[in-house]
Amino acid sequence: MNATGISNSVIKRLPRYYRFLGELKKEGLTRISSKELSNRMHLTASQIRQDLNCFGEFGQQGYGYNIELLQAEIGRILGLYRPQNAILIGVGNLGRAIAHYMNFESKGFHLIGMFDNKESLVGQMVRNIPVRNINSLDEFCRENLPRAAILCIPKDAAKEICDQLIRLGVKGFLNFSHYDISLDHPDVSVENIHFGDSLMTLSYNLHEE
Amino acid sequence: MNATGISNSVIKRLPRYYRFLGELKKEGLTRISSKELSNRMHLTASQIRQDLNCFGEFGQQGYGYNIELLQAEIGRILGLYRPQNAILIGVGNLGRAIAHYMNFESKGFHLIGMFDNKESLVGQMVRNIPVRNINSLDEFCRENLPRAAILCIPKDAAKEICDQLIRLGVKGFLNFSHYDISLDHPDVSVENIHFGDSLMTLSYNLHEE
DNA sequence: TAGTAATCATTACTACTTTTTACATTTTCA
DNA sequence: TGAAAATGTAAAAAGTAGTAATGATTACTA
Repeated sequence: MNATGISNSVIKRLPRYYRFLGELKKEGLTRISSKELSNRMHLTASQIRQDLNCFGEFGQQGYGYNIELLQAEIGRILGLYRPQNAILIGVGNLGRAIAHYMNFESKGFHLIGMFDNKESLVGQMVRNIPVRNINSLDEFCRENLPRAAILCIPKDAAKEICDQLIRLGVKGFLNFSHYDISLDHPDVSVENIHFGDSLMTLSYNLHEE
Repeated sequence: MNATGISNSVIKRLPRYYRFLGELKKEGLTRISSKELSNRMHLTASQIRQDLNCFGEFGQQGYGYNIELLQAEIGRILGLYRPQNAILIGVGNLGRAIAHYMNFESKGFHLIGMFDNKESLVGQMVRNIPVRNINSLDEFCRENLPRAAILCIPKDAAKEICDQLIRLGVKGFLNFSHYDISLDHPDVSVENIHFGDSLMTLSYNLHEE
C-alpha cells in the first residue's frame, strides 16, 4: 500500500494495461470486455475489473470498455500527460544506453540534463543534450528544478549525489546503483533496477542441485 | 512460492545479503550477528535468521555468523560458482551497454555469444566476443547449448526468437522486451526488467493530483 | 570454572495483502 | 421485448509475509 491508498500490485499492473490497450488500438479495435482482455493478458476478468475500479467507473455494463478512453484514463492516472523534468547522472555505458534507448516523453518525463564527472564525456551531446560536469549540478538544479533523477553511477558515488539531489528537491529516483535511497525520506519515491540481482535470481532458479 | 519450496521474497533478498557480506568482508570484519546485520540492512534480525534458516544452519549461538563462510554459502545457494553459458540477443544501445557493463562471471553466468540481425553490427567485437548473425542462432545453440539468454530486442521480434530459443533448450531469460515469455513453459524461468514500466510507476508516485 | 550475556534456530502467531467468487444492476442487440 | 452480456462491488477465501517468543547453545569474563 502506498500514499494514495492503492496497493502497489495494482499500480505495477497499470503500465501493462496501458501497453496492451495501445496495441488493441493499433489493431483497430474500439471496445473490449474484461473477459476478452483477461484472455489476452493472462489475468482474471475480475481482477481487471477490480483494478480499474480503484480509480473510477470506466466501463459500461453490457458493453465493456472503450479502448481509447480507457487507455487515456490510465495514462492520466499514471501522470503521463504532465511530463516532469528529469536528469540523468552518470553517462557511462549504461547511462548512455538509457539516454538513447528510452522514450522519456511517452512515459511521463522530460529529460533536461545529463551529468558526469569524467572530463572526456563533458561537452558531448547525447540526444541533443549536452553532458555537463557534475560540479555544475547544484547550479543547474536550482535553475531548472528537476523532479526526478536517473542514477547510473556506482554505489560509492551514489550516496553523496543522492543526498545532494534530495536537498535540491528531487523527489523521484530511477536507481540503477546499489545504494539504498531515501530510507529516511518518506516523500521520496524510488524505483530500483538491479540487473545484477536479477541475474543472480535467475541463476538460482536455473542451477540444478 | 517457487519450485524449491522457498518463497520468492526470500530468494530476492539473497543477492542483497550476498552483496552486504562482500562489503563487510572488505571492511576486514570476520563475524557478524543477525542484530548487527539487521541494523545495516534495515531489516529485522528475526527476518534475517529466518531467511537463512531456509537453507541450513550457518550461524552459531553466542557467536553469530562467520562472514566469509556465510557469503560463500549464499553464493553456492545462488549457484554463482557453477557458471552457466548465456547468450545475448540484440546488440543495440541497450544490449551493447549490458554486455560492457555487466560482470556476468560474478553472477553465475558466462557470456558465450551475441547475436543481431543488423548486418552492420555482425562481426563487431564486444568484450572479445564477436556479434553473430541471428541466422546462425540455431547452429550456435546446437553446438554450445546455452542455458540462458538475455533479450534486448523489440517486442515484435521477441516472440519468434523466444520460441526458437526454448525449442533449442534455453531455460532462463533475462527479458528486457515486453513480450510475455513462457506462459506455458513451466520449466522456463524468466526475470523481467521493464524500464518503461518502472518509469511510469515512478511517474504515478511523483505526479500530484 | 562457573555464571552471565549473547546469539541462533525454530515454532507459533498475527496481520496483511491479494485474489476469487458471487450477484445485483445495467446495457446491448437481435 | 427479452435473453445475453457485461460491469461494479462487497464479501469470502486463500495465500503470504513478517514478528515475537522461547529454548538451546556458545562465548566471554571475572
